[in-house]
Amino acid sequence: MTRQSWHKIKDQVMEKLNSRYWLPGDKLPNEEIMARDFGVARTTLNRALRDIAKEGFLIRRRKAGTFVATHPVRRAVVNIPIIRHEVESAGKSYAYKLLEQSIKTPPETINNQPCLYIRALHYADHIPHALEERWINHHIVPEILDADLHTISANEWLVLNAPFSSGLVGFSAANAHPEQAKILGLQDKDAVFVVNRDTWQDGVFVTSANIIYTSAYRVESYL
Amino acid sequence: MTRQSWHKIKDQVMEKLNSRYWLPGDKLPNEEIMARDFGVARTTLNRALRDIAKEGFLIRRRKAGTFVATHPVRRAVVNIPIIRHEVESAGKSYAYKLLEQSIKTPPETINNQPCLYIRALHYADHIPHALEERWINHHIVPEILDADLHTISANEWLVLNAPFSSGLVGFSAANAHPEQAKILGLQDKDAVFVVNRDTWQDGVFVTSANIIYTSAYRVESYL
DNA sequence: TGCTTTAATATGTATGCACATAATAAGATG
DNA sequence: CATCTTATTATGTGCATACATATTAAAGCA
Repeated sequence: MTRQSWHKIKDQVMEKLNSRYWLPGDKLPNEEIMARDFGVARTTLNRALRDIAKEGFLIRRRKAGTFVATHPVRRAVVNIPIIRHEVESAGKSYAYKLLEQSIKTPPETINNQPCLYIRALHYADHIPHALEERWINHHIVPEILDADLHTISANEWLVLNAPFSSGLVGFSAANAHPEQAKILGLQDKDAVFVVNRDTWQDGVFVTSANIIYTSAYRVESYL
Repeated sequence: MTRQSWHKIKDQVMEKLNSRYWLPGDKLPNEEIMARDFGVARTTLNRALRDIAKEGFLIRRRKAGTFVATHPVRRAVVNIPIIRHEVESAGKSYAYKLLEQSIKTPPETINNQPCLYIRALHYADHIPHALEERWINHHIVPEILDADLHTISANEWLVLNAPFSSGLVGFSAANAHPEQAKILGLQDKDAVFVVNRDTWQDGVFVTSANIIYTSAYRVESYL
C-alpha cells in the first residue's frame, strides 16, 4: 500500500467539500470510520481534519462530531513585516529619517505614564513611503533610550529587542491630517492606509504604533 | 510523571524565546535532546515546535536544525466574514439593497468575457455600511442567474453555493469616488476602506469584489 | 583544487495503542 | 416533570517506534 501523507488526506477531504459531496451542515463520519475508508491510521486522519478545521471549513466538537461549516469564516493570514524588509523585498532602496524623539505624556487611551514618542519617515526609492508615529513604554524597555534611533528604526529595534506576549493589529483608512500629508508629499485630504499595532508584555503596555502609508499601499493575502 | 501537553511545552519554549534565553539566530538543541530535557516524547515536542514555527518565531530546516527567527515575520490571522454576520454580531440590524444587476464586459484585468455585475448596499442600523461592487463569472456558477439577489446578497450566495476556491484578499485605502460617496452618505474625497476579494476555481476566474466601507471601518486581529 | 557521490543527521510524519476530556444522551431521583 | 448523576461517545492528545526526506558534511575522484 502506498504511503499516504496527511496532506493527501487533507486534499481528498477538501475535494469532497469542494465537490459538495458533503454539504454545509452535514455531519462527517467519525474518525475511526473515515480513517478506515481512507486507509490510514486515525492519527493521520485526525491531523488532516484538525488542519482543515483550523482553516475554518470544518467544525469539530467532542462527542458531537465533525461538521461542514455552514458559514465558513474565511481566514486570511497577513504578514506584518519590518518596513525595511518590505521595501527591500519590493526591490526598492530603503532609507529612514527620525523626525522626532521625545518623552511626553500620551493620550490616556494609550498609557497613563509619560512615554517615549517617536516619529519617523520611511522612504522607498527616496520617496516617502510610510510615516511611523509610535509610543514606547521605556519603563519596560529602558535599553531603547540608549539605542541610536537615527540608525535603526524603532520598528526594527523593538522586533529584535522587545519580546511581547500579545498584540493587536488593525487596518483602517483615513484622510491624511495636513501635517501628515505634508510629510508624505500628499494633497490635503488624500486617503491614507493606517496600520495600527499595540503590544503588551504580560498585560503591561509596551508600544503603540500608527504606520501611515500612502493610498498606493495595499495589504494582500491568499486565502 | 504529570502529563505534559504540547501546549505547555509550547508555552515553555515561548517563554525561553521571550526571556531571550535563546536569542535571534541561535540554534536550538535537536528534538531528541529537547524532548528529553522537557520530559516528553519527541512527537510531542515536535508538535509544539512545528506550531511555533508556523507562527514565525522559529525556522526549521531538515538536517540543519531549529533556529530562532532573526526577523520574525509577524503573521496576523484576520477573519473575512459575511457582511450580514459582521453587522449582526456587532448587535446592529442588517439590511441590504440591490442597486444594480446586469451582464456586461468587465475591465480586461478582471476577465475577458461578459460577466454578471452586481452593485449592492449593505446597511447597519439603517445606515449605509458597505457598498459591494462585484463581478461574477456566471459561466462557472450559472445557478446565480436564478438566485434572487434582492433577498440574499451575492456575497452570501457565493459563500453558500460556490465551491471553495483559491483566493486573494487585499486591503487598501482610497478616496471615495463621487458616486460612491453619494451612496454611502459621505463627503466628496472622504477616505474609504476597500476590501478586495478575487477568487478562482481551478484557475478559472469566479468572482472579483470590492467592498467599500466608510473610514469608520477597521479590520482587527490579535497577533 | 573542484566536482561528484555518499553518508550522516535533524526534522517530517505514519502507525498502533492508551488514556484524557468535553459534550451529549440516558438514567435515576425528588 | 425538572434536575442531578452517570454512562457513552467522538475528538484530543501522549508515547514509542519505524521509516521518509531534505540537506549538509564528508569522502572519493578526476
